[in-house]
Amino acid sequence: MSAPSARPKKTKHRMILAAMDLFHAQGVRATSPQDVMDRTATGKSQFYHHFGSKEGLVHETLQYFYAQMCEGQFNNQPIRTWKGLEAWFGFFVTVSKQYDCQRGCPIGTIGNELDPAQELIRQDVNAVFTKAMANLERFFDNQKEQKRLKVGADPQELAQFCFATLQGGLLVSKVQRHPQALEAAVKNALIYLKSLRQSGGAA
Amino acid sequence: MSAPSARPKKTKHRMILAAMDLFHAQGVRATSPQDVMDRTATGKSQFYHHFGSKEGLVHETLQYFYAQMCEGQFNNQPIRTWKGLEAWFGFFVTVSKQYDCQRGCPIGTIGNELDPAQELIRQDVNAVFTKAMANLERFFDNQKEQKRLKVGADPQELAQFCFATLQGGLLVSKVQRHPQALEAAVKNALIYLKSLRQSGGAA
DNA sequence: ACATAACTGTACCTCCAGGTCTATTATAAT
DNA sequence: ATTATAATAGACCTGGAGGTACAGTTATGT
Repeated sequence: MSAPSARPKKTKHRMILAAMDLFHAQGVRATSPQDVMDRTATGKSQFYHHFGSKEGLVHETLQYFYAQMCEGQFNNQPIRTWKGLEAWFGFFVTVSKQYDCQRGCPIGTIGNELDPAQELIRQDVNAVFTKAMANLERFFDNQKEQKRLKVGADPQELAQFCFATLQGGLLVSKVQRHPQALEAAVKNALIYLKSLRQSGGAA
Repeated sequence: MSAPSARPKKTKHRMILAAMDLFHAQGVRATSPQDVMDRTATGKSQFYHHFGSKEGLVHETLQYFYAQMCEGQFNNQPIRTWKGLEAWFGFFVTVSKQYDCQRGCPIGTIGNELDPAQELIRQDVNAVFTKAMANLERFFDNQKEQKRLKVGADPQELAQFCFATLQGGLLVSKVQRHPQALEAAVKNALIYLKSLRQSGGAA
């Protein structure tokens, strides 16, 4: 087979980026293929050539997001310190404010729109969520290995707790158009998590 | 003016209940007026007579939900004890499981679908959220008055923290089709909250 | 009983989402 | 240059979402 040329890939890429932003701003169901075409000055033929269907677009968009996370994008950098954990939360608070609290999590937004018929998309969203939580879990695991976390603390549970609090905070802030709830949620989550630290430990 | 008859009110009520369930299951945008008519064996004329538009249906549905909360429905009973707080969380975990983790919060689902153009609906959702958080806040306030809460604890922040954790937990569970994350989020939130108790206090 | 307002049935309309089809043009390896 | 394949253009189609119009049918107060 012939190697794909550079230009078309770029077009497809532009369409994915446009879709990501539209999904983030107004959700999946409110976004039509036409919206994506308009934003990218493309037509039906490109769209259906590249994605095959609207579901295909959603799928590829989520896969792209996942791939980017694997390269450390979208705040998926390894967390090494408690300060790093604070910064991890802080990133999302900052982004939420940048959008004037009019948007939530781009992936969470998609996840919330799921209905039981969309099993494939659900799995894509799940992969992204799992990736994010795995990053958190690794941090807590490391801390535990170094005896810097209380013995009873379960790294996986803590990761789920962090992520849930973040997602919920983003949603409430969006509904309130105000960052207060997100900030309160993050602040208290961090107080709790830090209370699980052990002073002892290696190095 | 003449008093409205009972039957039509019942019809309207049935339509609102159907809409609530459909919104919960598949979201607002995925639910058409036709879906509601099919579920209630009604027609366009009733629908547009009672609601005027689809937005009107969403609005009235949220208002109905709010009114029901004011009467203590939908788990909006006053919380009086720490056991009561546990039960408050527990209710949502139970419901989530009843739906086999295929649904999130009925109101949160609507909130997440909002885009900047839907200011009216946003306010309706906000009212429900605020109501729920006010209930939590009152509990923490009471505890504080009775010196059963640490001095530094801010009842409003704690209410926001609780609610965000719940919303996020429901979302993650829905995406994972598994209650684990919700349970972990609730469990850790409760550990934290109980750590803020003071043994002292009146009666 | 009768005027009036509330309710209901049914037909119709417009628009756009989502998607197919055929044809044409770049590209890229040989 | 040739040929396969990938990319683009754009006309066309179908169904359903959302809504209107209007006529008919109950209920209600007096």
